[in-house]
Amino acid sequence: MKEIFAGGAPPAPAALAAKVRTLAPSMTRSMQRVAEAVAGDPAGTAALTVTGLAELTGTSEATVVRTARLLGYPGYRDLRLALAGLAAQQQSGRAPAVTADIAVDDPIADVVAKLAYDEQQTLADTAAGLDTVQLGAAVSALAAARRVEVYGVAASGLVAQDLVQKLLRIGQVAHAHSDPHLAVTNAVTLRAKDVAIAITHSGSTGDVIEPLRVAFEHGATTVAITGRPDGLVSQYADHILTTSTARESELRPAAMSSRTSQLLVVDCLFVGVAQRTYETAAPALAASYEALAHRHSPRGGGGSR
Amino acid sequence: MKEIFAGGAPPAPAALAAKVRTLAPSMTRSMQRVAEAVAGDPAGTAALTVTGLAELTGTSEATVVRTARLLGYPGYRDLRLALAGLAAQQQSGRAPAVTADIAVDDPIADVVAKLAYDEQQTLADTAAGLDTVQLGAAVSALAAARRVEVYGVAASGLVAQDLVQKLLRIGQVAHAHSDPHLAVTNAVTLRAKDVAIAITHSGSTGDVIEPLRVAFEHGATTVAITGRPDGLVSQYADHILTTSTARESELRPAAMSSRTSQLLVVDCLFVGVAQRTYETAAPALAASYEALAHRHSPRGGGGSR
DNA sequence: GTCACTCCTGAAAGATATTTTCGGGTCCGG
DNA sequence: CCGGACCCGAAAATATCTTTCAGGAGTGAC
Repeated sequence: MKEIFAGGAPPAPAALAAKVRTLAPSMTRSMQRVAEAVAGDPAGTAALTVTGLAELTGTSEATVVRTARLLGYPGYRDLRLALAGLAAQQQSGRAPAVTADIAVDDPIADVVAKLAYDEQQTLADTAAGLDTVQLGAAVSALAAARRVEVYGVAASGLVAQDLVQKLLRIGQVAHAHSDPHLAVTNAVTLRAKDVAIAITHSGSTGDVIEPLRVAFEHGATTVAITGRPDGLVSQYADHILTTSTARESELRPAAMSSRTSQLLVVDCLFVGVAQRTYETAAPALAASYEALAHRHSPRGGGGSR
Repeated sequence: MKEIFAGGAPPAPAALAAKVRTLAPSMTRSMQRVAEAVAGDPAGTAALTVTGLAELTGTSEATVVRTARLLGYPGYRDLRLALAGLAAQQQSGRAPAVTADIAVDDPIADVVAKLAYDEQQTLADTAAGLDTVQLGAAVSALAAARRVEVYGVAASGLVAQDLVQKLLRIGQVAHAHSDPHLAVTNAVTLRAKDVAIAITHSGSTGDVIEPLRVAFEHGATTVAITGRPDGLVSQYADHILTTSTARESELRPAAMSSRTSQLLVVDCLFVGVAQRTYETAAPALAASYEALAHRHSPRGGGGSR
């Protein structure tokens, strides 16, 4: 008894169930029991050792090994590996049922999956819908700017701060405003080489539009990052960057996906500017990194050894 | 603060590459070599025995086993099984599409595509690596909290504010701190039913750890959102939520992906809490939405038609 | 600069798991 | 009823994985 198995077949990848059925007639009773268990529950079987599977099927280790051989594997170890692969495939196969809305009684694992999926979707949409010409123009304006002012309130205010934090790290003069009064008084002082950016999902947030209008009228280059390019804010914007709008629901406020979208746009702006001003940006980034190292404790997992 | 390894995570099925990246900094040199080989070629590695992998990486069997343990598996055998599953998934599934790093002379369209892809990847990794048990525990604590304090500086400070903004909208009493002194003086007043959350990518930001420690010692429930579950911050955390770490580069600072990852975690926390407190959260959300409507101009696209 | 200390590291012993061997048992045909 | 072929599982043999232990490199303190 040497090569019994089907025509020198290589280790079957996924066609295992089929192979079991094909070979079943040529199997002995005990081997059939083993093969059946294997085909019926790959995942469960993959978790078992030879002895375990032997006990489960009421047979012996030897029989299990013989079955594995018959199925085309060098031994049980390899069958088990293939089984694990099969299980993983099946697992991932039936995944994408996450399109549903988040419900009140969703288990926490579903919430994680759905949120992650939605935000991924938002990113894809944003990237697809972003006008690279407008983006390039905005980057050019920023790279040449003497001073940058960013307006945003609530969730968009955080995005504004994020952009400012980044710009500061590459040596740009930037400031974020969430106080509309201060923003306006500041906008009055802007001039031709300056850039003002308004971030508003709705495109109609008065507290943000007003300072942008003032900046616009004082000759600054103005940029709007909004989900509504037809909104009021666009009237005062030289460049409009459109963020995507995902469906919202009671448990998933619009702020969530608009924030994700806005952040991607802001990241693109930052990287674009960093590219254009690489000569000064690179050392500045390095320096800021260096300076922050001291704020971290030297011990306790901080050092990468 | 108990187990050193990643929050007692169950064997990760597909989040292996992410886990490797997350844990890599806390690994020793030899273990990193092993982890690298494993992450780089799951299929090839799955075919090797402990001894084989040890030889391939120029280390010893002991080191291989240690690495497997660190990655959350009981031993090498189980890691190998997971690897086989991963390989099978990759085989059948999508193209990995390894994105190159962002270069200084990349056209703007490439920058957008790469950033979007990287952030999507970060989201997937985070979702896969998030310990839902820890998350559930944190949600429970938050839902029952009398008062919530969130600590974070720099980029993490914005995430902290984002969480607070959300919690406020569903009627929770929450506050964000970026001033370490104020944070500490505030932490002193926390008591048993209160929750303190520290957000730090490095896990070793003193300005954030200190208030968390104080809160911990005063009996508050403490949560750490960090990319380094082995970091100092974990010593004072009742619940540890691990964010994922993407490879960074000169033009793509770590802050970018860690922020994305942190925001996903924060969103999950928020939705979880909103679910648990639906009775009060839903009307509060509706009310805040209503109240904000007046801040938008009635004309010019403000109304949703 | 030196010393003490911690922690990494691999060799080898020890424990498990897998494969092989071997003999009893069963079934069938004569 | 008897002989032969072939299943089958217990146990030995082997391979693989895990644990222990001591040497050694790197690090911080003095």
